[in-house]
Amino acid sequence: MHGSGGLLKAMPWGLWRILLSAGVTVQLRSRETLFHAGDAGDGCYFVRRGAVKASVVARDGQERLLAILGPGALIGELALVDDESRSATVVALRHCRLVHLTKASFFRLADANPLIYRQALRLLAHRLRGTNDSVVAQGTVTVAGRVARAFASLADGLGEEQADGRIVLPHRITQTDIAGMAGVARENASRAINELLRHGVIGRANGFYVIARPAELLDLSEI
Amino acid sequence: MHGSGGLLKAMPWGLWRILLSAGVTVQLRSRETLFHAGDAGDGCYFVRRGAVKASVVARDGQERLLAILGPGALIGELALVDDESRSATVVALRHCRLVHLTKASFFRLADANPLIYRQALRLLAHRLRGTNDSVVAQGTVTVAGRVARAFASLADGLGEEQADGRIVLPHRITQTDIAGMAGVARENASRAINELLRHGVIGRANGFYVIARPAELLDLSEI
DNA sequence: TGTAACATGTGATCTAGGTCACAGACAGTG
DNA sequence: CACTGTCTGTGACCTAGATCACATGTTACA
Repeated sequence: MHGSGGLLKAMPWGLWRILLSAGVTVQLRSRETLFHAGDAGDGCYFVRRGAVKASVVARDGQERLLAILGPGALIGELALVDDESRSATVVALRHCRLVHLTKASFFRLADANPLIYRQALRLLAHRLRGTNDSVVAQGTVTVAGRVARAFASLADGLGEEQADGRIVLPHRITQTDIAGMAGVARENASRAINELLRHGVIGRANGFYVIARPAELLDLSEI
Repeated sequence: MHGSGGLLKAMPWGLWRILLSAGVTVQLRSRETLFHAGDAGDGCYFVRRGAVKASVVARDGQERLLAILGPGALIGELALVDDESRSATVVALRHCRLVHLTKASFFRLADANPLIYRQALRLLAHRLRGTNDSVVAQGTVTVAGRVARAFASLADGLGEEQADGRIVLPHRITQTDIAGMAGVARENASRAINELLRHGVIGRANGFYVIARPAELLDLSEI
């Protein structure tokens, strides 16, 4: 299983700082939308504080949640790189502080420093592995497994690892969110989540989900 | 809908030649496998002649076909870019001639010519859009739609457009292949394919499938 | 502090599509 | 050729999971 976010931890601090300092800060109130799927997009965003969700809605109105992303995540890189429109809608889940980097500055920086290109390639490759896995899982894995995957991916995108190895998801996440990520009816997500809670693979701590046994979770989300 | 291959048509001829000339030719007999998912991989391949299929098998043994790729396609870029193992198994469908480019030469060339980096980013972005669509389709779209998508993606990967706008898929493709791409039982793929044939959206010409009305096909594969 | 809007739990159906079981077509090889 | 193996079509099931229909909690804001 491969996650979709959090890779920036692997980004050399120097690069990271260069990129950030070339960008401009943007604030978002809770529920405010950063952009819609289909918008023309210039540039990408880094999440500094807060959390956002990226989703796509299908023709029939069903919302498919691609990810919930926390600090350190990069959003909107696709439109940065090709010239097509934004592929997903991004909405703030609470007050957020982002840094916006225009396409022009990105390429200016990257041309001067090919390491940035390499890093970007890495990031996209990582994502691609993640979605490839999803495609396989979608057709193969049962509801319970897909729900487990959803939690794994949340852990990857916005989890905070504690000293004891547990991972807390520092954000209120609803069953509807999970269902949207797993591509599953809310009611059935409910049953699967309770199963996980009952087995103690995950737990709750003052409203937040906690992955109590990450390894086991991964195992349940079998590919 | 976004395809997964064929983007190289957009690659400036100069770059294309540089990459090819730095690589070494590899021949593959029909059914020979280029690499397995999980292998450590160094470098990537360009398809010059022939056709290959990229697939993943799930834990339960089900084979999920990711794509059938023809001349011009690039394979194995993921392992090139991050350092992880190959994410899919690639097998020749018939006699193939490929060009192999090592990781070292790729980066040497790209560092000297950042346009290559840009092109690679484009390619990955394009793929990512494709798989994102797939994820959404998987949960949303019906069997008929997914089969239509499979054909669309085949057209994208190895289709040859005729003067009259029809697209021929110059390769013997079995129902099992289609089923594997659509993530659908073979029997039901059969029913859906016949539906498409009956409606004349696709047809057959001496054993090859032909997309007779590409636009309509795209429409059926609704997202 | 009441109430409207959302979030959750859980049964009872309903159904798309997977699985099974064949029979006919076709292709490649001895 | 014949014959073996793979491909294809089609009917008859059978299940995982969507949908429906509620009861019950929780939150938020007026």
